[in-house]
Amino acid sequence: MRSVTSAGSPPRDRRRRRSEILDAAAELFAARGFHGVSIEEIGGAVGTSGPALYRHFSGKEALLAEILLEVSERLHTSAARRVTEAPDAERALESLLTGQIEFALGHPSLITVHDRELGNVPEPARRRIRRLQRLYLEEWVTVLSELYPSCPPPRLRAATHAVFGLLNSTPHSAGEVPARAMAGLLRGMARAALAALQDTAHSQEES
Amino acid sequence: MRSVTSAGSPPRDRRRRRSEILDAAAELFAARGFHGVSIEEIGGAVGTSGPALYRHFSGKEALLAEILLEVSERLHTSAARRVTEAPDAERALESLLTGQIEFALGHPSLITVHDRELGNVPEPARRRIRRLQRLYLEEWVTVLSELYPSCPPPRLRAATHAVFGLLNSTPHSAGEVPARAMAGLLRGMARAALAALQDTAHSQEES
DNA sequence: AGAAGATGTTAGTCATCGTTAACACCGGGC
DNA sequence: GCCCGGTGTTAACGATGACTAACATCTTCT
Repeated sequence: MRSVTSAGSPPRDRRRRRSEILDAAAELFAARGFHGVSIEEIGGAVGTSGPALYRHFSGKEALLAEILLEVSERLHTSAARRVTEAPDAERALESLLTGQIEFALGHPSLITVHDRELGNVPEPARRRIRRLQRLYLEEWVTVLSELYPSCPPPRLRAATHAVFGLLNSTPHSAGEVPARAMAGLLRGMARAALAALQDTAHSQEES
Repeated sequence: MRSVTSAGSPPRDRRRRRSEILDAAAELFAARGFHGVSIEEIGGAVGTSGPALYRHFSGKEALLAEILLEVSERLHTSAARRVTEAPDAERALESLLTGQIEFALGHPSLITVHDRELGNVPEPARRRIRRLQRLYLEEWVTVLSELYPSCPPPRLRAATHAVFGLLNSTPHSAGEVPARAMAGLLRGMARAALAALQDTAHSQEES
């Protein structure tokens, strides 16, 4: 029987342990890839040894799936909130940038895992993650299509991916520049890159 | 005994087979990661089965090492040539952008492998690859520091990584936009992002 | 106190994989 | 015509790793 919560969420200790495991796993996956990390190592990273993890997760793939689901959910709901709360498209874009930059600077290994390891997630969860990623992208595209109405959506999607690539470069330039300065740099570059959508909107032909 | 070339390079058939294998391996590594691909699969991708690859490479890690070495060498020598041949820094940057964009659009899987799998390369080759990557980066930083002399080098390095992230987003937005338009889009965004280095050079404090 | 459940341990299993061994074919130079 | 280097085959081996089983411990509720 449940003790204090009659039918609610599991006790706090269990939740903490779970997220501790997830954090350690994410770090290791980011460093050496999903298949490059063993269950034994993940266990070791949280002080237990190997198969203890099966008390908390059904398997290695479930670990990865939960990491990616959590990340893409968090990104999407945060973006949706930011967009609806912003008074106009300009401010919405500013807020989206802030959110993505904070996340990229604060959790570089989650960023890394997020766009590297989707291929290793088994099929039921894969679709949900893909969907959330698409929704996140569409938040950006919606805002951008309001700011740059002359730009066709496929172009906006490609541009958004490019901005993600720019912002998510943080794992590569780790510690070259203090975090606050890095945030300002990334924001400035991203804004400028997006502003270029206006000028180049029709220049599809080059020599 | 060698037949036609007394001491030169190996016969053309052998070279072709080698690069055929390397191409297939790169494609597979990009799709599922180094540890996610078996020797048997790589063999299957080139019509042979499994251990035949050992006639051409000393092992799986050697495959990866050669892929990364080739890519980083190609990027670096191409960049060095472009910089020395350019009449001024402005033109040099333009040429560097062209080279990186061509490569990112033409070989997305090599781009993917290049910045994901360095950690799986064994130590002797790893250092050489790192060195080439650093040299490639420094070509950019040298040019940029001439164009933006007020910007400190660490900031330029971070900005360059950001531009790489932007340009290397091609694997994510595959086929959303025709290649020529994509090239123009990426060039415009990258140029604008770099131009922002002038304005934001001193704005390190934000609310 | 004692039963129950949660959480950990170690030992074992089964599959997969990188690598090697032993053998077959094949084409060109004596 | 025969040998030989190059290239492929299949079979085996050894290691690793995900996962399960069986057992221990500790907390907690009655």
